[in-house]
Amino acid sequence: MKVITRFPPSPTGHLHVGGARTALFNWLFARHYHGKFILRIEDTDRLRSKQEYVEGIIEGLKWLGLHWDEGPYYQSQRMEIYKRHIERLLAEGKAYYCYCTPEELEKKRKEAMAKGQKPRYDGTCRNRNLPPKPGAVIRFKSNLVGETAVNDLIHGPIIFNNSELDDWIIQRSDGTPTYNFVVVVDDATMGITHVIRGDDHINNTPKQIQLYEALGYAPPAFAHVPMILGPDKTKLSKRHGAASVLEYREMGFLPEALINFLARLGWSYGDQEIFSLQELIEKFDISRIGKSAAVFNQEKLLWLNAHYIKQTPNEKLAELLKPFLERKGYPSTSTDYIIKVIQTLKTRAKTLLEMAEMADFYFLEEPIYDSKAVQKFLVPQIKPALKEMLHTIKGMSALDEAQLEQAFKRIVEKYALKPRNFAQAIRVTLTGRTVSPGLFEVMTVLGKEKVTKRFERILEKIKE
RNA sequence: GGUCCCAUCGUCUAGUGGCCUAGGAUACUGGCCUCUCACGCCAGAGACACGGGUUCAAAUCCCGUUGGGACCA
Repeated sequence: MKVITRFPPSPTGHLHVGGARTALFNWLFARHYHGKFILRIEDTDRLRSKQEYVEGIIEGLKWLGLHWDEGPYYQSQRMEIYKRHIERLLAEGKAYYCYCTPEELEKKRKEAMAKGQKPRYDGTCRNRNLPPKPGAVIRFKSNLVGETAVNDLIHGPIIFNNSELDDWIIQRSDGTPTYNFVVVVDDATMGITHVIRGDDHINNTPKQIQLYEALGYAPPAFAHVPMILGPDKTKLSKRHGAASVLEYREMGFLPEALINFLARLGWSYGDQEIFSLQELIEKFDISRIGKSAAVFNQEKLLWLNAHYIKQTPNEKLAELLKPFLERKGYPSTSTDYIIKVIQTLKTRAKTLLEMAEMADFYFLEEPIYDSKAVQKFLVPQIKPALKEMLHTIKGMSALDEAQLEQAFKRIVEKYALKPRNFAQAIRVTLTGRTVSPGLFEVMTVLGKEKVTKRFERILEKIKE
């Protein structure tokens, strides 16, 4: 049997990391078994669904590299299919019209609550065999005796007592089908073999299984993956900060890092931490998914991102970094120059955004001088040494790290300086800050002209 | 409130009855490297929620308690 999985986001918000992980697991499972991965847009909620969200979700999936084999299907274009299925249930006596008004139901609900009972539909219209009527809802005739078992691939068998169920609504009074109904019809008609979804859906599963059976479809295998939680251990949401995949892109994360991180949230493979996409496809297995919820912890994502930045070739990083440099408003430069800049920054930056921020002095005509640093290190006593350094640099045809270091050491000795103090003086001169990549690499990247200029400007400002 | 799920270092996790004096990763602390900061390397601290069973032996199996979460309302 060919494996078919799906990812069914509803376009009422952005693609958040929880959804992305669900998509990833479905995608990996399908790829691992050479199956099919389907994208289905659940846009039955016409009021809250927005085209921009559809586009955002698609963009997010593409950025992560989770390509689908079929779709996107839109539920809003499948209404005929749902209608046909409802008619079939009606004709077979497995569903019925219900005239109970919301007010009546509300009253009964309150009564039940008052008696300490579970508020469920009491079946008033179940056997009345009512004809269609505008404004009436359609209910599914649930099996209310016995048990329904969900054989979950992650949790094992979960047994539900059917007496907990009631005749739930499959078509609202406005004629639209409900979520649990369309999901089942879609999954069944699309031939989904494995439903991998968040375990917040576990409680929906028994009623869905009953519907599969009523419709004459074999239920798929279910795998309910644990939730992703915020640091406060509640379901991850916007109020925990960045939750949307595209926001992580804006913050300078690499898709490889996010994928790796998401994969390891709830899934593991011994002690291994680093996985390429290809490796994940080979090694992914539902049996290695854990049962307990995981806290989304950005520190580890940052570490992974730093790792992937170090691993990515400079040429590729340059292309990725360019948009961030533009956003910072730096004057544009050659790709060759950016590549050299990156080489000095790639072990220091944890995100592309951070890298762009650390790179300001490479691109700006004049560095942004930190006044405290200037005050502390660009002192009169250091001036002669700086002067001599400038003189030596001017005498070089091109800047070379080894030669620069040699000159640096010579001058330190000659003026009996602490290497640290002289280095910091040069650093502040060139970068405006006390923290930067290695001095000699900074100088070679900047080039003789810029280095000379910055030295001259600073020397003018230091009082004798 | 009802139903369901879950429970190993702060966090992600390894662990499927003896290999556990509980391993790895991250974060943290200290050291080395060193022109600063990173990187890298070395070291340290840090967990089986609790209580009962089962067993020669339990982090691992069973029951209960507690705690957390989700769904429904």
